[in-house]
Amino acid sequence: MSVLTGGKLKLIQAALRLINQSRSLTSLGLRELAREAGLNPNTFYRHFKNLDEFGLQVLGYIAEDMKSGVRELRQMAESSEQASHDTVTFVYHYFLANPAATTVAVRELHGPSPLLRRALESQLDASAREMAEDIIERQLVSAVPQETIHEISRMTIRYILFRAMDYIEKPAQREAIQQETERFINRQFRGAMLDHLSQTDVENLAQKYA
Amino acid sequence: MSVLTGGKLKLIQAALRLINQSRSLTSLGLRELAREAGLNPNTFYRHFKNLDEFGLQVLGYIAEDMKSGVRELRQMAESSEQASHDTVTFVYHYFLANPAATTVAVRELHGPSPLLRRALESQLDASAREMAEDIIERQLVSAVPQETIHEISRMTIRYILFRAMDYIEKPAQREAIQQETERFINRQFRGAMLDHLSQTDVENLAQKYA
DNA sequence: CAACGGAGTAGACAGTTGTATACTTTGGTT
DNA sequence: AACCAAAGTATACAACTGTCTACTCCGTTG
Repeated sequence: MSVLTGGKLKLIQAALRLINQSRSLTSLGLRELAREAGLNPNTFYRHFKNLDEFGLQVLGYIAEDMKSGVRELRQMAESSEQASHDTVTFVYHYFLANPAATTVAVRELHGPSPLLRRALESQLDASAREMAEDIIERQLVSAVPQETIHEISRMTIRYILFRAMDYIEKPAQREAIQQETERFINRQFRGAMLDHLSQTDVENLAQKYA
Repeated sequence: MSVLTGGKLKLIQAALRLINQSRSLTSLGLRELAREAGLNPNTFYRHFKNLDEFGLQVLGYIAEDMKSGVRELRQMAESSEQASHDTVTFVYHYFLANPAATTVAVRELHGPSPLLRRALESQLDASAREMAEDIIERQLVSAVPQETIHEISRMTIRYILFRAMDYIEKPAQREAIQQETERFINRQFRGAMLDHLSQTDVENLAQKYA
């Protein structure tokens, strides 16, 4: 990505500011943007062809920022449960520190613009792939096939994003949301370990260890 | 809910039609609505005080429709896996048959209007509660505490809604999405049966039955 | 039959939007 | 110092928006 000149950056940051005040990226107007950025409306055209292109660039800006955050996530962890706890803690803190970016992602993932949707989807899948490869590499849940780890990673990423809005908006529930998310992940992996058993097998098992 | 007179119904249906063509409820304009409904813009004011109230009424209309659909869901099922399969099949078919309602729900659940968000949340929680009580009543997964069943139900409802958009839009992936959702549910419940075990216990178990 | 109120219409208002054209300012290169 | 492209500005336009007031129509009730 090229260096952002003053006006371009100002416009993108104005968008993030407006989105934070409960707006959606696709609903932002060109003049509104320029007003918030303290620029002349037509300056917009110097940097972007239209609002669609603008949306994509905002997404790119966010993605780059998020990438650099996720890099720090490659820490050591003794066990898979430890890893899930650390990862969940980190990710939610990242969301909390970047509410606007998070809001954009959640809103536009199912928003009206197919263009932005596709872009976001592929970014989420990339994150999920990274997460899965990390889990596989560190052999955190060796009892589960790799394809299943990928699937659970995809589900988890989406679930966390889903909960991120509540996490940001409801401070009193943050701890509860985090613990709930950890249970979600652990149950998925534990359940996956039993994928090859029949239902009656699992029931017997549950009774035996009750 | 009172009987809908001609114009009111026309406006609500116009909204659903517009939303189906990739729009969001909160972004609809009063004149746009009236145009689509074939009415004079001012007729809107005969039925609604403003656009916020309109949104709420659309939500109510959808909720009522959805309720009557979910009622049919109370069928017999031999096992929990059977039940999850039946439920998932039914719910996705319902979404497919009501794409506009589904789109509204997904978009506004994280949309810019706090009012609509709260309303939708409580509707989803009501559905989750119903699902959980059904599972408990029919003793489908007796090895899991009731509170956990409620938690998993809430997660499942949200997850399904999350996937509903893809289900609607990508016919080729429908079977895959449905199977993936079933795996999601079964893993949650199976994993929850092992909630009280330590991680090493689970690992030993997995090795023993590998 | 008359009166009434709900439903729908007509026209007008100020304000906003995206866009086009034409202009000025700025910073860097030769 | 001269030049040039990039960045930013000014003005104007048609189209659209939400809302107001004033009107007509029509079925119900008295």
